[in-house]
Amino acid sequence: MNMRAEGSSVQFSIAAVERDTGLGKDTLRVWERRYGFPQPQRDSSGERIYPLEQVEKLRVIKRLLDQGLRPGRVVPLPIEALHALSSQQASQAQHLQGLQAHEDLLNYMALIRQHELENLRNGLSQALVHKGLSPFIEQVVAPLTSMVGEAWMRGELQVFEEHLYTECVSGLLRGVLNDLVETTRSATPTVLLTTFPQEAHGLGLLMAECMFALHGARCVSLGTQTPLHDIAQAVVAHQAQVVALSFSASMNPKHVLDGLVELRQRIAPEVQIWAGGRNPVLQRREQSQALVLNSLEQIGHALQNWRESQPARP
Amino acid sequence: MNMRAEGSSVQFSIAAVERDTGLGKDTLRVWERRYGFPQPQRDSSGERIYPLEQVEKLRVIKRLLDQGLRPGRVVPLPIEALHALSSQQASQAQHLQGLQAHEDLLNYMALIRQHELENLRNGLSQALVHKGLSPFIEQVVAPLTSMVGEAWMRGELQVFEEHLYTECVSGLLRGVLNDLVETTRSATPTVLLTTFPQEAHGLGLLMAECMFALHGARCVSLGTQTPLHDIAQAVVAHQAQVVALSFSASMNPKHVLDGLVELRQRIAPEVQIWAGGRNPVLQRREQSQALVLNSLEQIGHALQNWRESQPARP
DNA sequence: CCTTTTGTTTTGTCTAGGACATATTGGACA
DNA sequence: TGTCCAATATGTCCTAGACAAAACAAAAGG
Repeated sequence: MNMRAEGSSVQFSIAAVERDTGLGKDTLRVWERRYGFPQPQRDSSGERIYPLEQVEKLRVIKRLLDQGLRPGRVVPLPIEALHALSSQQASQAQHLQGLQAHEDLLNYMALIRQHELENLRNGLSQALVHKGLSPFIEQVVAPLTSMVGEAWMRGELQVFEEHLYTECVSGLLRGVLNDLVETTRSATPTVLLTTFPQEAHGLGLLMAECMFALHGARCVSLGTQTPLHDIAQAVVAHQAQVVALSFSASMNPKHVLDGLVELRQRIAPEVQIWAGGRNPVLQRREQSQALVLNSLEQIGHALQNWRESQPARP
Repeated sequence: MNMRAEGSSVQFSIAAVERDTGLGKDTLRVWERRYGFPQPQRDSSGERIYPLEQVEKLRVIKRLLDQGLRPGRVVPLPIEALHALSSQQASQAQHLQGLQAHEDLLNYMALIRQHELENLRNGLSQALVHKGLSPFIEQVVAPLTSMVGEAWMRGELQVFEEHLYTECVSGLLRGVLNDLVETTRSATPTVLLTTFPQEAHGLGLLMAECMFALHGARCVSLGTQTPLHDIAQAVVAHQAQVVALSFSASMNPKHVLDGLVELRQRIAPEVQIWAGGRNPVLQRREQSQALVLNSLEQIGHALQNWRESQPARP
């Protein structure tokens, strides 16, 4: 209730910690019981007070969990061990995808790191007109977004730097989409694009919308975080034949699966659900509610398949 | 854990209800204890199962609460009484602001209601080039956004229709901003724009960014939902002199106030916090952490005041 | 009559410790 | 090597009580 951020050493209520770390209140309490961390002080009425250092340690832990480590192996560790783990994970990740990172991508990364907003925007804008939309997205935006995500995971990039990048690219893509959409008024299929309520990342959606528009689909985007109930209503209202959803790695796997099942039940069976994004859960075999598109290139093929499977219209 | 949406009658777990209604799990449980509603069934392991009708009633209740009604007077009521209350509130709201609603605004509303995405976009786009950016925002986008919000409150507009409108206008404004920003590279002050983590509405922010840019400020937007920790870091990184925040009516008042206090503590005292948006909490007198801007026009004045108050640079 | 102060009720959030369904892990076995 | 099963790990849900802050109502004062 109270802010508990007064006095010399900054302190946080459990609600503030939930907001700042993304870890649920229940989780924070049960970790305290099981692993002995965090170990907040208490205020006069017995409520938890987290000192700043513990909150920061929780942030590091959250990052490691998002990389696939397990709480039991991570939460009880001292802060130095966590940092060691971070750099260990970092080298692994670099090994995986560092090779094909072209020079210009690294250039953009440097601009992001140095907060050179204007230069970043100009550079990307030039790349866009130079390469054309489709190659720009596939060769620049998509890999760059992955790099930004990975760098954030490694703790090399702050959240606000990621936000800055997102905002910059969103502006560019939105600008192009405005012109693109004109041409697809009566195209088929009608594709409804959005994300689930827990998913705030909209960049993947925007890239997908560009690809859909380029391949001659009629795009109706609802932006991010649409309640399932309203996705279902929008499908009916716009007579959409396809619902395209984007899932970033940060989204809770259970929420993804539960949401897909629920959505599948709420919309007509002939309406297809296409899912994309870096969320690991999409790779599971049990996942049969949605057609999983693992890359932006697949959007074109999926559209082609869809068109071929449709009976000819009179 | 389980979806609980199987079988003929659609049913929801408490987590799904939280997601669909925005009401916290704790709140749902305590309402059940105090008011006798909702009254979910239980599954084999004792967990709550909410039938669809109760979820829909909860949605109606949530809308009424957002209009300022109190839970004790609303939650125990039968569904018919709630609908009566809704229309009652509707007539009051119309009386308040329905007068100056120009004909073209009502036209746009009709297009939204009929899901005429393309016509809406074209109409707005024409209004933009016809009027110019500043009048377009002040006379069209701002009042239209208010109308959409009010219509949603009254239950006349679905969430997805609001999303569609938001997405449409966002695209337009983003396109204009791309060109605008070029001219303000070394302008002052540097304004950092974003919203708190619980605030998903970005349209107000976008309008504000346009106004800031028009009045010759250097805008750095982080988009929506930036953690406080990262807002503070971004202020330092970009040497921002002003942080501009947007708060819609849907955001929890406590979160707004707590967040403002916390942010104030985390950034240098000479950095100003400017807050705008329709959230009622901004009108309170105790609110001294931030400078409250009640309309978009005030942005110009605020910038002028800021510039006059700055000592001349060498 | 309007404003401030004080007392009362309402309301959301927090706490405790227990329970359980679902993932994940590691070993046994084919 | 791959598949199946048991053991463990983990997040979410449960109950019921408590309390601080907000909202309201009533009384006092100008």
